[in-house]
Amino acid sequence: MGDAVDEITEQWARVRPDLDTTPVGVVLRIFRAARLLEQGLKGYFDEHGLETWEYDVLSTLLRAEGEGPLRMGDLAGAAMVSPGALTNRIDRLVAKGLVTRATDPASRRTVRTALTEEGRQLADGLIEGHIANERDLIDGLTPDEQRQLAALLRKLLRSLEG
Amino acid sequence: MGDAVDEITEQWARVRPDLDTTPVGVVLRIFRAARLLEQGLKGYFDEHGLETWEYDVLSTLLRAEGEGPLRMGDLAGAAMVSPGALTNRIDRLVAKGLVTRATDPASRRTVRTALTEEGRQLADGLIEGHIANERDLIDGLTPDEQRQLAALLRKLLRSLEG
DNA sequence: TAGCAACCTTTCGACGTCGAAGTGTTTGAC
DNA sequence: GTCAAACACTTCGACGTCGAAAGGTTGCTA
Repeated sequence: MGDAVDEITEQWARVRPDLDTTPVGVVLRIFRAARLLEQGLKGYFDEHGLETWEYDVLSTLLRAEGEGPLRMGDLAGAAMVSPGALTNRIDRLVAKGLVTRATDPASRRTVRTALTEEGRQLADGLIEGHIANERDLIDGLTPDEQRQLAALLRKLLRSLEG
Repeated sequence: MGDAVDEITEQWARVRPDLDTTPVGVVLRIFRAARLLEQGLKGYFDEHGLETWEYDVLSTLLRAEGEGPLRMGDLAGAAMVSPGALTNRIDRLVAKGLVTRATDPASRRTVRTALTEEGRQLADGLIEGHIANERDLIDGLTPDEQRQLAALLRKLLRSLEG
């Protein structure tokens, strides 16, 4: 049957039956899914006394361990926040002893952030639970449907990113 | 080919090849799509001197015209913001002359908000352009793919909402 | 080699949101 | 009929973000 977005498009159909609300149905669902998933992720991190953005930064660094410490700008881009916001976030992770901040000797205008051993272990220890949580959140879809959804979103993203 | 999320999952595959990152691929794509679409919507409203949230409130009221003025709580729920935030938003729309605020005579603890004639015309005049903009944003997918995407997200939402 | 533009990060003020407390209203129990 | 609890909204302080400006660094150009 229907979801909350169906109710909205049905309302439109009554008030403005001339409109083709197909795009609304897609866009609104992406927004709502993002919101609900965000809350679902928060649930897991709450249990471990971490903010979602903290795990975000730590896992970005962990993922890029092969390439060494990342620049502030890269981290800001990955988190999709402003540079100023990222300075603030790294400040706090440094205060917590989870990351280090050091100006790059090869180019003193860039600052590189790396995981401390504590930060690395924390992030590494949370990955599996985090992914398991995500798996639970989307298990209303069959594995095959999950693949289809990912494929459609990949195509959409490629056109939006371009 | 790949999108930005493929790069992330490939990075994970190198660092932690034991992980099954299928859920990550779905969830991250929804987040990124939401962000990019949000920016895309903003583009249209910027051209018309409106904030996205302003159009959100106005169109929610327009959509519900049949049912009459809405309560603050309903509007807060529709916008997925706190009651306090909504009070602030309605304050500003009232100041702009786009909506009215009136305590419900049938129950003086509830407040009902309705469109002014100016607000109604503004919202009504923007709908078609807004939907056309959404259509452009997602036209990287064929109409059939758009339907598939909506159907998969509907199913996902029903399980997340439940 | 000086000057300048581009670059990267941090700082700063303005702003909007959240969560909690406060105000006023209604409902239901006794 | 009174009182307490639930309810709907507003107010308030704390907080994090954004955008712009500033500070400092590098590389290019002449």
